[in-house]
Amino acid sequence: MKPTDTKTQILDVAQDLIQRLGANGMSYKDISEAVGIRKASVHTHFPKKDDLLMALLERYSDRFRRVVDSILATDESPETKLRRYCGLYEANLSSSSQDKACLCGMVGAELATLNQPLAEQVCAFYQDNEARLTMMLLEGQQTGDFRFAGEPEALAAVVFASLQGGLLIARAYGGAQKFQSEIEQLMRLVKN
Amino acid sequence: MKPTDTKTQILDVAQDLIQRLGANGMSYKDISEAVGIRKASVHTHFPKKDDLLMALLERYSDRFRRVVDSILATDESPETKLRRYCGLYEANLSSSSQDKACLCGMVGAELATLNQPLAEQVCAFYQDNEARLTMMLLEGQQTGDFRFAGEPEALAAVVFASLQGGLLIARAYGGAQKFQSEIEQLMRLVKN
DNA sequence: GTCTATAGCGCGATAGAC
DNA sequence: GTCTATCGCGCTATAGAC
Repeated sequence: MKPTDTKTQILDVAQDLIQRLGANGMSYKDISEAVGIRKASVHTHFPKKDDLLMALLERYSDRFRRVVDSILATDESPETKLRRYCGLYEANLSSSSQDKACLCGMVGAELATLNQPLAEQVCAFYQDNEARLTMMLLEGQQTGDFRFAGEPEALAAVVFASLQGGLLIARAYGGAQKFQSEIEQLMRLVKN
Repeated sequence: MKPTDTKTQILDVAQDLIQRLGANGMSYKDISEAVGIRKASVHTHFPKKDDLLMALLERYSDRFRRVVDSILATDESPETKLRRYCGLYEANLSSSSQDKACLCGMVGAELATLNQPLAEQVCAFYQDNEARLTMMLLEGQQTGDFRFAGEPEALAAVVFASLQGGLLIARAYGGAQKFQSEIEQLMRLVKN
């Protein structure tokens, strides 16, 4: 296990804070204390808060896209793929993660307080994920594993909104258990 | 049209700001400028920010509950009732509302930065609305207007999460049009 | 109930020593 | 790359005149 460099530690801590408190609820002070360095040192790595946010959103989107694509590339059943996709969100509610939302779901709520490049990143994440969900649903429809009313794109939008909204709501009450039952219900809807 | 008193103006302006920017993205300065009085005068009506937030959440929850109950009390079809419920959220995206989220959806994202009584209010709003959605779905199931897999409670949670999440996402891209097509997809899912 | 004025704090950000 | 020190600003909140 090689030691994590400071820049990565900052990103890790900042992401955790934003997923729990929001970008407007997190400060350089919070980061510095969690990492164990001084505020000024955080500015060395990310001069402006917008620099930090952009780096975070890019890292998060890239990682997420890679994981999702690896799920899509397997030869597992459409249902298993969809379940594994949903599991990416569910992981944020596990006991060790302390009720986090999706980074882009959280920042999306604060969208009107962000500059344009950041807003575009969030927007791209949404479109990206809806497109990949559409592919999953379409594949399942073609194999006959899924059967549902309406177009795959429209259902993908509903599923994506359910996952993002469900995470935010499950943090308030119900937790991981409620979120899991929501995923089960989504699976029922997709299989008709 | 009798003139609105200052306290009500403050609540109206603050609610609008929070639905667009979040509770952490709004300040007493923003309110005072929008109302046309000084910051100190806002503190006269709501000494602490938590006082203002609590008053806002209570007013919002009460109004919302009243409207929903009036929808439930009509003798319209289950589908019409559900559509009118969804319309309450859709109204936030109309051209005159400038892309607002649900007040409780927005504040729910910032839940971890709030004190406990406020968090409980948000939580109660969620439970309240899921319960009423459950009633709508159950009624439709009994009349035969709705046909869906799973329990009404589980589907209600999915519908509620879709609406809350869908609002946040539609603000980022797609707008009212995308949200409307999401509602249509929800209706298809509910009718089987 | 509104105002001016200000306290007190935390924020993002920068300068400059080591 | 980290530190100390500090700047300037915006925030919540309060005191006291009108």
